[in-house]
Amino acid sequence: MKQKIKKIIAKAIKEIGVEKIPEILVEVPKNLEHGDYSTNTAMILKKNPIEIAEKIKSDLFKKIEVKNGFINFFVSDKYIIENIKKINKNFGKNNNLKIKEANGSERSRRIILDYTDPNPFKEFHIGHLMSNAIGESLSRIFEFQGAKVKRVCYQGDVGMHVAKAIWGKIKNKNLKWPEAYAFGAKEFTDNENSKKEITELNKKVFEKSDKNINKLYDQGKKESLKYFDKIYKKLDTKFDWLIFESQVADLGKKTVEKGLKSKVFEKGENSAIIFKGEKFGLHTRVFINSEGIPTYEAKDLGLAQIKYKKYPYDLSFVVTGNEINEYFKVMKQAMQEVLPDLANKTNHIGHGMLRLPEGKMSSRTGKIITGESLLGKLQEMVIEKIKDEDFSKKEQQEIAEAVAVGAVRYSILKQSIGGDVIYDFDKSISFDGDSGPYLQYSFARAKSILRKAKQEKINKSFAKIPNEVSQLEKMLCQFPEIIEKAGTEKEPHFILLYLTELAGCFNTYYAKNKIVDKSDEFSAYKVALTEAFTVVMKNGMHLLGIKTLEKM
RNA sequence: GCCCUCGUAGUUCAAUGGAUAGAAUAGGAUCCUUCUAAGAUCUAGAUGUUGGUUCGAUUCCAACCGAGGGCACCA
Repeated sequence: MKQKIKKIIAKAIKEIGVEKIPEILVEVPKNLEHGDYSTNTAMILKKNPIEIAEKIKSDLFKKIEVKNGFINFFVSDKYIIENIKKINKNFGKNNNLKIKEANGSERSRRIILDYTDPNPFKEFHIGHLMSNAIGESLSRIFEFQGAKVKRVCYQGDVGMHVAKAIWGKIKNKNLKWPEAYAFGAKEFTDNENSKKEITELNKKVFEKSDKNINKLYDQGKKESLKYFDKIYKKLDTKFDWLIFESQVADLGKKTVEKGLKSKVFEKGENSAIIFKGEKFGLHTRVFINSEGIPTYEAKDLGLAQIKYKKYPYDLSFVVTGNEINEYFKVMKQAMQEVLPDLANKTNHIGHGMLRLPEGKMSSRTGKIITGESLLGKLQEMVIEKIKDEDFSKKEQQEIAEAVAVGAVRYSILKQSIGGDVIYDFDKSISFDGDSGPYLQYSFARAKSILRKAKQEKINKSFAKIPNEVSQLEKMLCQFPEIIEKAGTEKEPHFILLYLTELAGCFNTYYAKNKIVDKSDEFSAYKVALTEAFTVVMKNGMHLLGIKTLEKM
């Protein structure tokens, strides 16, 4: 639609004698009185907007208006209805992420995303829920736009945190793994002697030189992964590959050693191998420490290559907390020097922290909310709310799970990526207003109406159409444009805000109109409109990772 | 000290350089014998400070004030 209008405007300004056509901006005005679409082209060209408007002749519009220098377009109802008729399960999909090959054939862009990334031996906390919500949503948005997406979860199964956990477990067998980690981490900072022991242990873990430690290690990793799997299932995320730090460490180390010869890296204090970021306006980081163990930096260089070997991607996204934004710049710059092809394809998406109003959480001090306990508590709240309804135990469980996950995902995705999310537990379980359950409720309501229509044998039809379309029809038509915007900006919150507004629109429509009504000649049309609403909601909610429910 | 990010209603968030800065919450007032009230309708309140660029600035630039993150062997 926007594209069509742009072409029409381009033609008109050519006709008034402008030779250099600028980039034409068409927007959906915030104020309804300013039309369905609007352009500021006349102001940019410093031309008389009336002159341009007069050249525009198209039956797409029922009215074109000039106001304050803007040209406002009012789309004809007929055209809107034509669009509504086209809404099906593919509505909103596009081919923006297809690539034209030199021989003219077309293929999907290969995109690999890396997100969630919890560390075995540690807790899966709500920060991981955040990374998961963002990564999963972006994955789905890319897929919707024609890309072939692979999902990766990169996990730290070596490094100091493992040593801390194993050390804690050795000192106290009764501790659970995350507790053992917290204990070890505390001792590491508080006690010089413990620090020494843990550092020793870290080397043994890395070299796999001690049988007993290996056994403990295997046991801990297995238990952790089992625990994570349960959560992924709930979150409806299926990773194509789990990649571990232990798999990428060697390759990373080799890459750095190679780079040392070509002078990308250099020897620093205590013979650590470092990258001087200052040459690029960044800071210095250690890639191989004085013990000869590759750090996170070196491992990331290995990881990029392993990913590419598994899947020769066109684009790679790494979703992590924004506290490593600066780190990532340095690492990427080093990659630019030793693996330029991969560096050019690599992007970092740093999200904010999930904070609790009362303060920062940390798995080191044990002051955290785990992903499991948060989802569990939300589920209990939902069950309490629906226990009197006529649902089977199984249905109850499904609803509770979908609503709980939806509520969390919504509160994460409702703002732009990058800023901290203040997670107010009480608000997120209130389910009022802007919330995941609001979307799910609106959808379930519409579904319920469609069931009633079926019972009363009112089939959808566009044979009889009301004289004037409402805001609901107009909003439904905007879905494809919202997808494009969310896709190019890589911001799921555009979809979320749109769906919230759309649901509100439907709820208003629902309040004002009786949809299933045998005595109403427009009932079949209203049923068709309700169905179109459910299709758009379902497509949109899928992109946010929020499940739709037939009943709730 | 240096680098990065961010300051918008009481609170939590929106706003490709555009029109009267939007929502949601919290407060007040309505609406269930009628398709799910987890809903709808009405009602008040904000761009940290000072300059600059522009026809036009919440948005771009500079300075200041304030918050968060990062800066060599953690991830």
